[in-house]
Amino acid sequence: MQTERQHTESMLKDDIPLYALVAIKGLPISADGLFTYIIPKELVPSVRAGLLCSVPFGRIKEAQGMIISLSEKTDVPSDKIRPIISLGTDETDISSLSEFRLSLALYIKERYFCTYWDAVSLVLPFGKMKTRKRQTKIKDPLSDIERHQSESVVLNPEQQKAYDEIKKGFSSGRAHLLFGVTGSGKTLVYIKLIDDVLSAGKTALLLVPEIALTYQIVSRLYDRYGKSLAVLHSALTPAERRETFRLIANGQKKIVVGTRSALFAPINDPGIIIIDEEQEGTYKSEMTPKYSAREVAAFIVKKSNSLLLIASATPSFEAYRLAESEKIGFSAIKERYNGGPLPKVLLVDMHDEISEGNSTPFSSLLVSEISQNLKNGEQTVLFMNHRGYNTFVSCLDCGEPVVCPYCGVTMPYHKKNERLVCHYCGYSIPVPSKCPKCGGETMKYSGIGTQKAEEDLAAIFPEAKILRMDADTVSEKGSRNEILSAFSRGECDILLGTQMITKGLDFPNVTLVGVLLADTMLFSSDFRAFEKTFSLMTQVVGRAGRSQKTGRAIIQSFYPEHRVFRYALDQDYAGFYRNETAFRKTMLYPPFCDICQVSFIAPTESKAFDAAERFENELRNAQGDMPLRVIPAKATHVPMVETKPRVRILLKCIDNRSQRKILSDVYLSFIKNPANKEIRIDIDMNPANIG
DNA sequence: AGCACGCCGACT
DNA sequence: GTCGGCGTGCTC
Repeated sequence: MQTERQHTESMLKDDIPLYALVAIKGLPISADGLFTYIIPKELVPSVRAGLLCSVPFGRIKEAQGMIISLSEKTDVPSDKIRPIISLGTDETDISSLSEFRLSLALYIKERYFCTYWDAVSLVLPFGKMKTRKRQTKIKDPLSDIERHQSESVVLNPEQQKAYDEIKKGFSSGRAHLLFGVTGSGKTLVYIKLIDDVLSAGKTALLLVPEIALTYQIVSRLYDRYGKSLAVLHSALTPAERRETFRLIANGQKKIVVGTRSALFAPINDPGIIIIDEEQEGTYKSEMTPKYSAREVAAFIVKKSNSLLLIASATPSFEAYRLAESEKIGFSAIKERYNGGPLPKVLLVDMHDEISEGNSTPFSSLLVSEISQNLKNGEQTVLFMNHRGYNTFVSCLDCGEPVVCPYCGVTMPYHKKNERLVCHYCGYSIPVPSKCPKCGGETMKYSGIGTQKAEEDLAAIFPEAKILRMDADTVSEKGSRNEILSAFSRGECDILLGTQMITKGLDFPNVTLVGVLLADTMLFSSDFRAFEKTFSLMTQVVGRAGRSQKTGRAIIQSFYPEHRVFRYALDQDYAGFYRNETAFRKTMLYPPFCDICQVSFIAPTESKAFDAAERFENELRNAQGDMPLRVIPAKATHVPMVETKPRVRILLKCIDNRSQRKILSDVYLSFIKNPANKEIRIDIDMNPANIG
């Protein structure tokens, strides 16, 4: 009886058609959606959500797709529904998605204004599938690194307290902020936590903001974990990446260190995700899908009941506010690991230098402190924001600077090849002998970059050994590590560089740090300009005095009275946070709302402004409370994209499901409107940089 | 009439 | 995105 009934039921079941909702590869967002296909009887036993498939699509005979879900019924008229042609195989097909990865893709699709396929290809466990190239010999990325005896990890009482607090969050699915001053030994806390995760048989993921920072942290972790450590970043060749992914997937690699995209490595059973320097803008992708690694990590951790640890000496205001309101856990390390004080910070007013006839980028105080360091055999780190020789070249007659024809930004002068180079798109030209605008015959070179600063420095200190580290000197693979290891071996007195020297460097003999011109970011149109400057100052200052010797830092500015520098002087994060968030609250800025940047690229600037206006109107006409406020259209900081003008509006909003839905609907109808055919529109929720 | 080109719209 | 359908307008 029983068996007969079951039998009947299964007979019936065989006759119920099974449908698949499929995401199709290569569709623009205007045509994106899930398409219903019927699954042929013979494929029913092997079908599941997360499998790749090939399907007929329009006039395309075989399009690639991914099965997002299965259903026994559908609203689509049956005359439209066609059958799936074939399925990817499950176990053997390395690019099918697990239920978890599928949910991750859907999370990304829902949040970041992209197509299903954009989201799916981001989370494919082996990355975007490319036609397989001839197998090249794969070099182990760790093979350059010498393995030493692992240091013994002894936490001081503050670290121990933080560690104890953090590990309570294991398996909670929640996030925890570790606020630790520069040099507080956050890495030691990470190591203890990773040890715990490993002994529980789970895996650990550590995200760092950029490749430059992997070297120092990887060499420490390699000493401890050896071959079970994996390194992932965008500089790996596809073959290296694939091989690393394979080792992670089969469990040979238990700790993954990497940049943002390492989040999508095929990690089994994560126990912890650590995001170091969590405030860094590099955790937000600038490519579609424009995801936030912090948000995605929070999702992964929640889904897998693991722990997200975000850490910084200058947390993002968003993170600090969540911690203050106890929405996430919080621990602080206020003392440096070695017990030494934070560097003494001195501010120099560069107006005084100019009035004293000093036209170099080095104040007399900085010069005398550097001499002192040279005498003592101690090392100096100097930071400046611009690479190149001069930051721009302009016409003496009409005053027009030479700008990139593609991007519209000024083109810095590079002495090495005597060319002007666009730092955005790389376009370069010989220095024009006549002004391209008015034909004037005298070109004026202004603004100091690292190349010129290096020259000036060598003139002041002919005996000093100077290394320059910027995108130009580290362009060859490995030269970055050569510079750092030469500096670390003491073969050089002064390390002069851009942003890349500000984070993570840990050299005990560095006792002096100088910021040549701290103002460069301060007055940009980015509402985070002060926050970013404070963070940068704190990081740079933190490079000094990391061992027994006390460090000092000199910040040169034309605005030494500015509150950012006053708080930086005292290394007072909490004070700065309170001061700055009071303003943010009044004016309604994050962390009290979200900011969505919508940009419009059009054949002319007026068409771009016009498009922005129409978009804003459509948004206001839409039902619901979106947006809260609109900041009017303006040309972006980089005014053109491939010669076409770009304009943006900012929406103050709440990044929740309902507001995203309104935004997404208006976005889609805007794209589909034939009147907007010439317009390229782009949505970035909480962009790292506001143009 | 015959064809090139560009625009439009459908795609399950 | 990709493709065919179909209009316009040019040429033989």
